Amino acid sequence: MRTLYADIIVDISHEKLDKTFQYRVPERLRDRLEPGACVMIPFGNGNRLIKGYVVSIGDQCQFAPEKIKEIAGLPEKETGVEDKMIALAAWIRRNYGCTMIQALKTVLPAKQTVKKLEHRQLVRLMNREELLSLLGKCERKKQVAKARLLKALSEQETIPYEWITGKLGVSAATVNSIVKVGAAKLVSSESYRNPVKVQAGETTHNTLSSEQQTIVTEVLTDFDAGRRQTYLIHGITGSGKTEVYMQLIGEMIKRGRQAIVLIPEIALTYQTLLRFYQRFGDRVSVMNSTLSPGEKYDQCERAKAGEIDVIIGPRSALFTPFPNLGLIVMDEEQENSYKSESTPKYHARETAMEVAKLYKASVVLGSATPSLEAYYRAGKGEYRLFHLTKRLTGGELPTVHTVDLRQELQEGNRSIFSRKLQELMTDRLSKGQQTILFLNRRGYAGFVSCRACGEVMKCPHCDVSLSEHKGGRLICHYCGYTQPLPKLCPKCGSKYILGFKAGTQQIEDKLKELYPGVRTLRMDADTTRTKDSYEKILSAFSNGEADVLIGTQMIVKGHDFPKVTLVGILAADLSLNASDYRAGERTFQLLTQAVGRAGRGVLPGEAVIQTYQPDHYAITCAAAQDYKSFYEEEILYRELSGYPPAAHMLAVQIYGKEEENVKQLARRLTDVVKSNMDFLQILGPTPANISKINDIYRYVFYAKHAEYDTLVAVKDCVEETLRQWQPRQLSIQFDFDPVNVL
DNA sequence: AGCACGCCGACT
DNA sequence: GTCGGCGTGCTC
Repeated sequence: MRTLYADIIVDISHEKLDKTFQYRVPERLRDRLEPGACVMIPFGNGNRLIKGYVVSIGDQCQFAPEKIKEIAGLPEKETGVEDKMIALAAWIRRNYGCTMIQALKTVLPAKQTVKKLEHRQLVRLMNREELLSLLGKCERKKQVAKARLLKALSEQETIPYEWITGKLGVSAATVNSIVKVGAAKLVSSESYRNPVKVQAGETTHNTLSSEQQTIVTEVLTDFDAGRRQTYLIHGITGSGKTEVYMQLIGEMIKRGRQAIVLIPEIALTYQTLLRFYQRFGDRVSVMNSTLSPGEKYDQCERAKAGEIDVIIGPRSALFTPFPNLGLIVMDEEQENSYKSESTPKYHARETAMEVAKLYKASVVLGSATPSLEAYYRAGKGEYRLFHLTKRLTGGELPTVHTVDLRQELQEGNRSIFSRKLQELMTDRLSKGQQTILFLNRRGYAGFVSCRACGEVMKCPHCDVSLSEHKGGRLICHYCGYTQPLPKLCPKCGSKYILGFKAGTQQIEDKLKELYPGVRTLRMDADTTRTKDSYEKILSAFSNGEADVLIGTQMIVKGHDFPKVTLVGILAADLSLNASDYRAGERTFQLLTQAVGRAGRGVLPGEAVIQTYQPDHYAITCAAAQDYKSFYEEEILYRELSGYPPAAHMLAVQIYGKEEENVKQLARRLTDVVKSNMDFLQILGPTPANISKINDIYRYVFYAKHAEYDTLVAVKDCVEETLRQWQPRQLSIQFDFDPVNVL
């Protein structure tokens, strides 16, 4: 039997140790170790025993064999938050495909050097006289470093650790000797940086409707009886899902448990958070992308120390190390942002269920337009389904007009606004009411092509269309490449080279042509570059500083605009034609949400959907605000074609600089998988949809199967094959049940 | 992070 | 010479 070696990551919070160390696996542990296992290892010159985590196991020894030590054993007790997180990392590695290190890094808070330095302080223990006499002694002994430190200590009682190593230029060794003498002590500061400064507000307990109360009672009854489940709340916008969440969270706190609230990043607005602050005061904390790594670390420390009961944040908030988690709430469960875009490409919904399993907690999913996945599982009894059917505000659903654009053109209207939309906009402007114009897809905007030969201007690095911007420049939205707009077509020399006017900018221009003096606001990825510009635009519109808001996807989420009585959806089917099995679902969700923006106040609303495919079920169902019918049509299509959630799908992406090598490896891997598992349906390999980004070539192949675990086996097979081949300059990514096809 | 090693000034 | 503080670098 060959000796086994384990790569182990050392459990010390320091960047310099952010790598693996190899240890020999003793005979008695041979069968008991797997990636994610916690072990005790002798470390450093003193061979002191420290905790480490197994990252991978193999029979190759990559280090001088005589220097390799043996794993000492398993740790005494295996409890505590940390072990749960490690177990979670191992689960993520297995189910989504990545290295153990990548998994650990997603799960554990960013261990930043900054954190300890800023928190740890040296506190004086002696009085001034004693200190000065000690200082004198040191000066006489020419112990300069010590003297420097003592002098600083005599001037101020506490010194932040970063000052000591930075400004004062004193090493850790010296600090220790001072501590040893008893002149000072090291303390970890208790004051955490708290990103929110809100005092506990009055506890406003809204009375729940009977629909809401039923959900709360049922979930709690299950919980108290020891039954843990996943619940899906299908509630139309404005039906009071948030109130249900808050009630449940409040009850969890009463039971000594904590709660995680997941919210899509884009909906993480002050408006939303305020409700939580008002209810739970400073027992709530926020995690978001604008927090510094240090602040994120603090949130974790506070959670561990039991100083907070609720955390609100995007998918990464799932990894908050609460001591006794009881509930995970996932609002807007259908949102794509719950799927991670970088390796490991985990989905927060499934991961939440795994976290809940580890903690024996409950999961509550909420949505106005549930994902096919969630509704499908609810149908199979895996989730318990609840409905909220009544709008609490009493507002009525908007009247929807569907306009067939083909017919508009036939009847001589070449404008991007249909006659119906123009008629209604004129009416709203005259009444001083607000309108939202929603452009379905940003990627479509402003590409430039030659009218003579059809040549499309593309980015030389990324293989995507370049977009035309103000000032006559073309820009690539993927890599930022920019070039001037050519006067003549580079292929045929024709001068008829023109852009298709379909961006928000163009709509704004056209609108101002049609209604001179109209006040507009534009909101898309370009106008919301800076952090608070998003909020600024929304609040400006809210305050009535504009008549029309023009925007992409991002305007349809969150935010209520009571004065909006008209929503115009231009080219509803742009997203319907994306080469992606989720196109129908995405279109339905966007349209439903967009339509729902109208008539949120006292005034009734109207919506106009402009489309080339007025008969498509995604459009007709959205117009009728009928989720059930849409689901039944869509799930039929998924079942027939074997797409998730009816089956599962794995995308294997192969990256590299040399196109030929990438292609070769993709082919060979596909063949290996095919020959090992001939019952699988394999698609590809093909160049990825955007086959080249930043001069990196990408190929992809897909595997489809009814059982998720079969795809995990495919992943393992690919990983094993790669281990044998060890291809150079090439990398692989796995994407289970991909959200966007690359 | 913690520990040893080696450098450099002071002193039995 | 050697003792001891102090910075540097390594840890499988």
